[in-house]
Amino acid sequence: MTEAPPTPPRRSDATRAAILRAARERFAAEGYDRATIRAIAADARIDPSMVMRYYGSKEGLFAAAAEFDLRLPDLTEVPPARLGETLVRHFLHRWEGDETLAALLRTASTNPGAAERVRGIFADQLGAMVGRFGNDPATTGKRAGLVASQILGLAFTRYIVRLPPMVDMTPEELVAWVGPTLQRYLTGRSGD
Amino acid sequence: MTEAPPTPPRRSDATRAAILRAARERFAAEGYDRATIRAIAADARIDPSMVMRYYGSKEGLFAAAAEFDLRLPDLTEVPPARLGETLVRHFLHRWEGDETLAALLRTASTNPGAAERVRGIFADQLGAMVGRFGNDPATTGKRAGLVASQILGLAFTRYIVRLPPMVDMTPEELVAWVGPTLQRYLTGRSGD
DNA sequence: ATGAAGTGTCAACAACTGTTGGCATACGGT
DNA sequence: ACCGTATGCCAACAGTTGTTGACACTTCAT
Repeated sequence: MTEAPPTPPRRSDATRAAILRAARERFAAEGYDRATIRAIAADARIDPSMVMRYYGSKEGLFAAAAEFDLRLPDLTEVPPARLGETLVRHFLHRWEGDETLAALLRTASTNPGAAERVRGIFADQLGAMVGRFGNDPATTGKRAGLVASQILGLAFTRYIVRLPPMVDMTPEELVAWVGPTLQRYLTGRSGD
Repeated sequence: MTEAPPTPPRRSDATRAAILRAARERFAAEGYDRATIRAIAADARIDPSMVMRYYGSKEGLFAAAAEFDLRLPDLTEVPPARLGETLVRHFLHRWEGDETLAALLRTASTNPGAAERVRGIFADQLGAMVGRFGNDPATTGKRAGLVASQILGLAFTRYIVRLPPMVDMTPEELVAWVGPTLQRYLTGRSGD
């Protein structure tokens, strides 16, 4: 798996990476439209034309920068009653350190392609996870959607809109409040 | 209160209203950046320069178009155990018919001013409502924030990202699932 | 009828955008 | 040492954007 690469690392790889890093920051902070190629190139200390050469277009750059994996943990070892709690903790930890999702959310608000990508991420990755539990298959889609609604609402209020109470609460407070919600969406029944 | 206006209605009022209607539609559908003044003016069948004359600037137009009131109902008559259910029903009904909030959410993702406005709406209007119940005042801010996180997550997944399960669920299904969540955020305790 | 204010159109501006092609330099295998 | 290729910068393009000012027509009180 991890053999020596057949082609030696090129000198431009560093530039490529610098562009990608700057792009993620700008996209996360300003969204797709306001993040200009010129600003990204300036952050990466290279010429705007290099961005085009390496990523083809702004859309290509965004596609490369918005690669995002929820990295859902293996939940088969978790006691079924603690699934919600575990999920919230995972998401909070996953997002505090990676601004890719903020970029994706900011852009998904106005860019159909990014919205499609968010749909894919949460339908596929979350849907697959929910389906792994023995729920009625007819409800797994809805359960995944509901989990996504609370998770994305958490992300939206805490990282995008920055609603003060949601920003100030500690991760453990959020786990204590939001965990039971996800738990009910995952294993509970409609109507409580 | 509702006397005859001291100044008779001007002829331009119709134009003003047409601009505002077109602006709300465009802002809701495309967000602040992608909604151009030229497109809005074309929708309203007037010249772009009229927009400037009547609203000063694009920001001024947005400020006028993004006026939004949650119109929270009087909840003092509602049985305390049905608060969550009532709230979800109200929000769904409030949003299906008014695209202003979609415009606000789309724009809040990238525009600091719009984000500030969303913060104000949900902190003030929701906070005031939550505070009206006899909870520990120390928790009212957090409770309002949590309610906002689930409500905005619902709006974000159903109206912005259009996550299929969230779009397909009927209002009553959503009430049955999300209602208990709000109920717990409002009157329950952390940790369930 | 007259003049001022209201209402609208047209053309243009300056700034900024993504994108392109040409040209210089540095690298790496021969 | 040589040459093709990789890497980088510069200048410019065509299109779009918010915004402005000049000019024409209408309304309406005097």
